[in-house]
Amino acid sequence: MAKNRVLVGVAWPYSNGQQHIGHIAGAYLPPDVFSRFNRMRGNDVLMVSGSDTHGTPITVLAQQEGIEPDEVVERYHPMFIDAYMKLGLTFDLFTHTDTQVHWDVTQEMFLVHREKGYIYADTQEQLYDPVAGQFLPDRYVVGICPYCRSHEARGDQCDNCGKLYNATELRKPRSTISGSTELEVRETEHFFLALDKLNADLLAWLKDGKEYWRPQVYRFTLSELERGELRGRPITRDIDWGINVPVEGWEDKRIYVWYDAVIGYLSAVVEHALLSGDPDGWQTWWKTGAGQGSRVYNFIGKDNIVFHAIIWPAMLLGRDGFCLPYDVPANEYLNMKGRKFSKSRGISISINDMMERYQPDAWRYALTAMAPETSDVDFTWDDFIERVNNELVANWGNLVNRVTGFAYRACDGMVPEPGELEPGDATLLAEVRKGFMEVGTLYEGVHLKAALEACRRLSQKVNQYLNAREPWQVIKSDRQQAYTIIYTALQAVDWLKIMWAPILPFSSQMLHEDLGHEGRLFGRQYTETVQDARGEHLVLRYDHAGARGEWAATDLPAGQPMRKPRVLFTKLDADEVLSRET
RNA sequence: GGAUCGGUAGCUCAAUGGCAGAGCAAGGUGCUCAUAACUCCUGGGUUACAGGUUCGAGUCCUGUCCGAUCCA
Repeated sequence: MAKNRVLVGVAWPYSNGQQHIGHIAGAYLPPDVFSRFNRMRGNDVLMVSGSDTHGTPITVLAQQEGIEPDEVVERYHPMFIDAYMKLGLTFDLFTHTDTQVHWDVTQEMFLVHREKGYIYADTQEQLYDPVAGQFLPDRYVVGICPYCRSHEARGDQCDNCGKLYNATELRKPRSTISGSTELEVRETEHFFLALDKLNADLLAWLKDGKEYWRPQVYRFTLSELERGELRGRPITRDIDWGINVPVEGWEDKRIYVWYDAVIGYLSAVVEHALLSGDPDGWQTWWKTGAGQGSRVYNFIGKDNIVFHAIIWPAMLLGRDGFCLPYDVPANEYLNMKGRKFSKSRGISISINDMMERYQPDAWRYALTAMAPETSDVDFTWDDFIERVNNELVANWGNLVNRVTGFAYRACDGMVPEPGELEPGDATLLAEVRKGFMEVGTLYEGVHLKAALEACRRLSQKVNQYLNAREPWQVIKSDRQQAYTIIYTALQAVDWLKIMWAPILPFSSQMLHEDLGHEGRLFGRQYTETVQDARGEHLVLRYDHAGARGEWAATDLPAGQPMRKPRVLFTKLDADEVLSRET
């Protein structure tokens, strides 16, 4: 089968708070499942992301706590990495945006866009705080929402009704810096990205065979572009935290976070190339041309569609010769009690906390099964317990347990030598073998929930097979035939281990070992501290070398010594979980 | 206010315009290798609502209601 290069870009999380399971289910776990599948399938994979260190969410929090923005970043960035490590998210590189590489790549892109005429300067009205002596972008101003009249509405968006507006529309605006209500409206000059110039090209690109995109992403993007009303968007701000504008006379302004954050997909690949000792290696992933380029996927939440399906592709078009997204599999939201997870409302389940309490594979299973692929999903602890106990443990965990346990006891701790296969044995193996094609197609199309269901159906087939063939009866009268049945079941489980592995990497590895195989299905995650001109930063990396997992129906060697089977998944005590978590 | 997505069994979700399905939950059966797990059977539906197109609509069209995101 043809080998592809697959570049997996994951949404860049704001480094201003812990992530909750809604983030993970929506945009962080799916790309890992997808990447692990692609690696086993033999594709070259690069999965990148990092903490978004800029933007007013971070500076405002820093100011409230009386610390520097980089201290806020340093608090949460390592927590992201810690959680990803424990959950097994195999980022080839998880970095952040306050690195020299990211500054360089961003400023270079800015200059190219400007030279090509896609960036222009213009003035706009902004609130100005004379007491603090500065402009008040975004969250630096609060007031009464012009729409719903709720108090403490932020400058760019109302938390209560969700409406967006200009800060100049706020009633009774107040500076969050000085507390002053004596604000002025002043004109200020900013750079704008000329999206209008790229509208037609974007539409042509989208209409050139992107029907395989998820309907909500495709239709939404299509309707935005067909309207043909894209306008210039400001990409600089009057703040002092962020990437400098590389233009003389603009020293007191910074590049706005949304322009630089998406460039992370490029700069992270550049950084990965540098860390790998191959400075030009990034071009293989990003540049179009013979022998170059990759399928670029962007895994995001639905609120990010416009940035990843319109603005970022526009920025790439504005540079020529770069790969545009191949797919943007945006998810909807995982909610709790019908409301968005929200730290400020006290509705949140921190992924860092969860990694201390439940098995990573239990979360990976449950969050994949509940993934909000087509609509918002309400998370409940009852559902979580049911998914883990009644599906993961009962269907797959118990199957593994009954097969490996029985085999280990009945066959002197080794994989038995099968005799002649009977039709029922061959049928089961043929069905499970077909799974590599069926489940593989689903993973490849990012239908992860369907892939999980397909795995579960195949596991059930093996349970049915065992009930029908009853090796525990047969062994009393015909040892050779019992061995054939046991071998058949072991072989099926050995293949299913591979199909489950993208979702359940930790337990598939355990089973791999218990069946007597050597080596690791996947590579190794590790952290590293990187030094550059802007200081040092912690990164999460992944080393694929030594990974032996292969998306293929390889033979289970008869006579292979097994290890004493372990229980793969812990059954949850419903009362205990509910009393602790609710 | 506009655009887009969603509304299907108690719950979570499937169904190129062609006999409304699966998993879980519920009730029953068989089995005892297995984490009281597994297997089989059964019940369970006005496909949000009202119209329309069609031989035939969960699916296409119009309108309404509800939820969600983006944009103004």
